[in-house]
Amino acid sequence: MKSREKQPSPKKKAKESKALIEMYEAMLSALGPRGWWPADSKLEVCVGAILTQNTAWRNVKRAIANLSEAGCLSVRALADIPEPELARLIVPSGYYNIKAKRLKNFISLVTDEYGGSLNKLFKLPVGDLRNKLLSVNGVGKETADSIILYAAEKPIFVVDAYTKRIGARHGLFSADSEYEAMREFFTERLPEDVKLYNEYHALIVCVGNRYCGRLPDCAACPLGSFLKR
DNA sequence: GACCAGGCACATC
DNA sequence: GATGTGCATGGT
Repeated sequence: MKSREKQPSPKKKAKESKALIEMYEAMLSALGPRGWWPADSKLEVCVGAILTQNTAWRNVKRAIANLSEAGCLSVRALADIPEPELARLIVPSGYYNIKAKRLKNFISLVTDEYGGSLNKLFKLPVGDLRNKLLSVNGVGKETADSIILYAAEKPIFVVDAYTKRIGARHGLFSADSEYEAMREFFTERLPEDVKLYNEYHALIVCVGNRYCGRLPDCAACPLGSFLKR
């Protein structure tokens, strides 16, 4: 046990749990279900998760469209395409050289250890799957968790920059919280449910995109009433 | 012309 | 362990 953070009282935790559900319902009723991940296949989710690293989604869409046109949205095709050519296709998503490497690293895992089958990889228990994904150079916590939740469809809560910003702003945790601490904040206060985790993260990103820091839109944020709880 | 966007690895201290 | 830096495009 390395819990440097002291545990909140059960009463406080219950209150936070209630707040999380209320925030969820506020976002859901304002924005509707997001229907994530915006992709046509599990592989496309994985590719998108890597390409969207520190990158606006609209740019990722262009890169994925290029891959699609080039017939490169299969494990086999991504394994076969030369790295420089792959890099050229994903130019619009930025960091194209490093991301081409990262895609190749991920594909190597799937081909070398799982016979090219994502489904085989996804059969691993969540913890093992997470460790396996994290062992790939270029796949960090957020990318791994996005793949686990949205491609493997296993219950893990995804934390990203918006989650941090919104969570800190609404007093859920401090702005310098670490990834695992934020992830646990949600998982310890919400029922373990793939559908809920899926929608929750998607709604946070949507709120972040639409309202966060954008005046006057910010005033219309469905989470406005939760400020300083 | 800054600043930002659904991160990550690596060097350095 | 904490902090700084490179990676790069396209929208605001």
